[in-house]
This record gives sequence, structure tokens and C-alpha cells, in this order.
Amino acid sequence: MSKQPEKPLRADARRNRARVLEAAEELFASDGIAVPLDDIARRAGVGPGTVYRHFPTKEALFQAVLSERIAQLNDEVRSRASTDDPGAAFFDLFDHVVEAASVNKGICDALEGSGAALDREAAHCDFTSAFAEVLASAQERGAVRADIRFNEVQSLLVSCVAMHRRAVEQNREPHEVAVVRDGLRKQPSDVM
Amino acid sequence: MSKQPEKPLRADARRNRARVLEAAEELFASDGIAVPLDDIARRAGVGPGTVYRHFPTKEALFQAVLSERIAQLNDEVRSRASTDDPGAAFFDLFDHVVEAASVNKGICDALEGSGAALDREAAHCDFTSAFAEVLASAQERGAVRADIRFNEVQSLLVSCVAMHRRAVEQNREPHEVAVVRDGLRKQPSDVM
DNA sequence: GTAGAATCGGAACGGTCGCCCCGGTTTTGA
DNA sequence: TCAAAACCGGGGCGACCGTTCCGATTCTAC
Repeated sequence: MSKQPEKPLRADARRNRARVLEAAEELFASDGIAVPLDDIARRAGVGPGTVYRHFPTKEALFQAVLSERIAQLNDEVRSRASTDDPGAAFFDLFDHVVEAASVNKGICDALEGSGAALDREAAHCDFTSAFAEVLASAQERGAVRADIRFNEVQSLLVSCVAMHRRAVEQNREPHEVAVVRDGLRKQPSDVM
Repeated sequence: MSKQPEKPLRADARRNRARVLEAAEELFASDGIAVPLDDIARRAGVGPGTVYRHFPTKEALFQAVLSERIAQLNDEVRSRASTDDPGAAFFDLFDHVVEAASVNKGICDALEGSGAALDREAAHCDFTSAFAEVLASAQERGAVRADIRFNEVQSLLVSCVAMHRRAVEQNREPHEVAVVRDGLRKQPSDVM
């Protein structure tokens, strides 16, 4: 992977790049991907041209911000994944990811866009593989119903993020997420 | 409510209005609310100006199409609501609404927009009240968990519509919806 | 300090889309 | 059949937004 051979940026360029990333992080998180790029530039105290010097496209900037956030989530997932109770670990992870993602409108937008933006994410691959392992263990122990695959759990996760966000917006507890969690448990009708 | 005192439309106007509605129905259903109004006009064989003669705004046209579809759903709900097994009726309704809504991208868009567009819908009120009655009966009989309110069921319904749509797009069975359905059943931990 | 390169910033471009205007056409009623 | 009223249609306006361009500015190396 050729990464480092790029000559170092000028001091002001490095500073501006960091400012743009910071502004984008805040605005994508609060307003989602629909925020105009000019707003990000203004918030960063630079011109739109400067943003485009560092990121070829608005989408690329969004991806960069997302990668950072998902790498964080990835670390959190890995640190919670190791335990002797895979069932508890799975539901703990589930709740944590839902809560963490639902406060970030940018992540919600990315998830709702059928995850196409997330699929080409290396960090995301780590994240999903760690989560998938926990799911498999939990299913082996009989803590999670066996008739469901990981991509279906992902889909439920996305929906729970959206529902959690709506519940918080309406100042109420996200009981819907509890419903999904209970539905994921081993069901009486489950065939062993 | 003053509705009829409007003088009757000219023959060509009535014909064009119907064509616009039909074209809008098809395009909203397949492409969602994002379809350009010019496309609808072209499909209807009229100019954009004609569309605006009949509907003050694109949003109004969308609402009109939606109202019609929701009135249909309303009838279906009412016809399925009366039975001596409220539990079965509830889950039957749930599945039916999910399937009916998920094939219509326009409805999906309306639902994902936090339902603000749907709230000012008289037909929608009928629809929700019929559904709410079935839910209450099912909860009384112990077929549905008691610790959940109707607006939370609505939220789950919206999510199921989205998940069902994704599943169909990916050519697989919507197992996620089954998970939600099982989660809505009376749980072992439920307090009587 | 100075030349030269890297970078900046914001005006401007191009495309999209909702919406309006108005000259021309069709329908209606007598 | 014909005049008046209703209606049509599509060109065009204005707003928004992602992106580009280029003269002005700032930094770096010597």
C-alpha cells in the first residue's frame, strides 16, 4: 500500500485540513450528509476551494469522516467482544452500537443509503467481522435464535438506529429496540 | 366541509387531471418522491404548467396520491380487523401493511420522513385508529406484549417496511420482519 | 530578505429542479 | 357557428449546490 511517499504538507495546509475535518465531523454529525459544503468551509474558516484541495469530492470528505468514526466503533466492539458470556456480549454490543450510531445523523444517513457507502470501508470490514464472530458464538450457546444470518442482524441494527433516533427526538424511551432484542432471543418455536 | 360547490371542470381539464394523477401514482410508487415533476408531466402527456394548474405544489400532488393509496389500505385494514381472534388479526394486519407499503417507494419515503407528511391525513387517522383498536384487543387477550404503545408499534411497522423492501431488493426472505413479530409476542419476562 | 512554489479564497460555472407566465389552443353555451 | 371563457404547454426564472478556476496570498528554502 503506497501511502507515506507523499511529500509533507505545508504547515498552513495541514492546519486547514484538520480544521476542515473537524468542521465536517460536527456538521455531518448534526445535520447529516445534506449539509452544504459551503457551510463546512465557512465553519472551518476557509473557502470552498480549500476543501476541494484536500478532498476531491464532498463524498470523499464524508467517507473520511465516517472512516474515523467507524474505526472508533471498531475498537469499542473489539474491546467488548471478548467475554465468557457471548450472549450478554452480543446484546451489549447491539445496544452500544445502536446508541452510538443514533446520535450521529451522518452515520444514520450512511446506513439508510443501503450501506453502499460503507461497503468499501476497510474499517467497516473489521467491525462487521468482529460483530459476526460474537453473533456466531451467541447462537452456538443458544442465546440468539439460530435461524438468522449476520446480514439480517445488520439490517435490524440499522432499523434500531433509526427507531432509537426517533424515540430520542420524541423524548421517550426506545421500547421498540427492546422488542427487536427480545425477538432476537431464542424463541420457543426455535428448532434445535 | 365545503367541497362540492366548485364548478365542474372542463372535459379536457378533467381528463388531464386524471392523467396526471395516474402518472404520478406510477412514478411515485417506483421512483419515490425524488422523481422530477417534469417527468410526471411528460408521462402524463402534458406540460409542467398543467400539473401546477391542478395541484398547487409538488408536495400537494404527492399528498393526493398518498391519500388515495392510504384510503385503500384503510379499507383493507377495516375488513381484516373484525375477527374473534384479535391476536391473529393483529399479526395478519401487521404483515399485510408491511408488504403493501414496501412495494411502494413513495410510501416508504413518506414513512421515513418521520411521517410528518402523513400526520395531516384524515384517511390516515382512520387507518391508525382501526389498527390501534386491534392492537388493544390483542394486548387484552395476551397475544401481544403489554408494555408497548401504539406509536411504538407504528415505529416498528415503518422499520419493517424498510427492511422488507431491502430484503426483496436483495432477493431474500425478510427474516427480520419475523424477528420483530416474535418480539411483539408476549414475552416470558412479561408482567401480567 | 527574496524568489518561487504551494496554497488560499471566493467568484463564477453548470446542472438540476420547483414553479410561473403568457401566447396560443380547445371547449362551452347559445 | 362563433365569441368568450377556460385551459394548455413549454420556455424561462430563480434558488440551490457541487465543483472549478485563477489572481492574490502565504509559506519555505536558500
